Amino acid sequence: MSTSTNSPYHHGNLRQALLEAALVILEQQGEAGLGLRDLARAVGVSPAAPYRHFDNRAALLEALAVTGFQRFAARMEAVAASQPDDPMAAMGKTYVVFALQNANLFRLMFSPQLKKDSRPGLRMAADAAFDTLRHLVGGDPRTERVKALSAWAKVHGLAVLLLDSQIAIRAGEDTEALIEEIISSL
Amino acid sequence: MSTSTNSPYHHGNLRQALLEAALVILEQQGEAGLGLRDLARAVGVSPAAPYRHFDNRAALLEALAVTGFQRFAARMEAVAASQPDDPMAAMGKTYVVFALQNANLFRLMFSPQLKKDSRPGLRMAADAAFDTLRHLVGGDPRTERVKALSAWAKVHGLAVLLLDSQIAIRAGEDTEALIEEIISSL
DNA sequence: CCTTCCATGTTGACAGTGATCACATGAAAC
DNA sequence: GTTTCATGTGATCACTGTCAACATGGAAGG
Repeated sequence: MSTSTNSPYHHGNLRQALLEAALVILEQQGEAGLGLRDLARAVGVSPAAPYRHFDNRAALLEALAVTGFQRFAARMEAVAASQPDDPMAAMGKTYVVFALQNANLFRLMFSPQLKKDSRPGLRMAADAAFDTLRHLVGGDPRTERVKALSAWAKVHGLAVLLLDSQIAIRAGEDTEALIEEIISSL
Repeated sequence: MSTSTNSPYHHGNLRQALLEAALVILEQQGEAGLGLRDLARAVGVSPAAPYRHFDNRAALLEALAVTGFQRFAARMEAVAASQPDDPMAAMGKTYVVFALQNANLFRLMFSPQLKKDSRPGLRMAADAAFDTLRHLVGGDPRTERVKALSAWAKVHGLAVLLLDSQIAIRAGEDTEALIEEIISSL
């Protein structure tokens, strides 16, 4: 019932169905578990069908990463527009929470196997998020960049370390509280 | 001449030769390009030979990551023992420089596909580095952990962002200077 | 209404991968 | 000198991404 909107093409609009199914598999099985054959079977289509919509597996992953950055940027801009008390803390928390909620997608977004310079959409989407951050920091334009990079590094590092379960969460500890505590120690 | 120490086994001590060759391939081609067949051919051995020393490809990667953590911990402890003027800044810079110099190995060390809880050696090696950091921060034991985590997150995030060329380095810009500038803005 | 066309999906195949088996080999223990 | 057993080999399997030739059916044009 999710893809019953229209069927403009031969059998229905694949590509969209592929991307949606791929997102589910990605989150469940991780990037390594996302095979083109499994994906095709999940959508109920022949193993070679995806190649009519994506040049190869890397292109499929790239498209996934682009949608990931779009969702991410949307979340970040929504928080920025909501005029929170402490914008930096609010956006930082949003950053980390998004990473934890969409773990494998987030990992894919920053995966090195994505040639970010090839497809323009990727770097554009990535830079957009950083620009909103830099504007938020404001102040002296000379130190603006360093301050923004510093904040970005701290938040991104926290997200990555939590994602790889590298930060030991003690029994019964509130993860969100720990996140806020670390972020507020700027 | 590197492996001329002894040849205690059948043809020479493989395993060591495999690990050394794997490190080279890893740094040159990335983790995806490290195939068991290429590795076997690089050492001049049959494609199935590595399975006598590693259960599967994941175990091989795991062993590589362990040696990576050992080298990393050694570098960090050496800097800590050298009593630098600003220990935090010195160790932070060492952290980031190691990541940039051993890019693919560093990525592998923090790769999520390594079940860090399975093999004890991995988590032990990883925790060792954090412990030296926590001791360095010192102070109130209640805020000690948060401060250490905060510093770790900032440095690790900087390393990861640089590694994925996510931080735009301007033309003719000194990367090391930028690193020091960001780290010193604690 | 019928024909043509072309994007879309299918079929079958190929090369390359990780992995496993029975078998060969040779250093070391007795 | 014989036996033993870890170590390396060769053949093979299931599986993957990828491709080329073919089938299909909705849409454009008469």
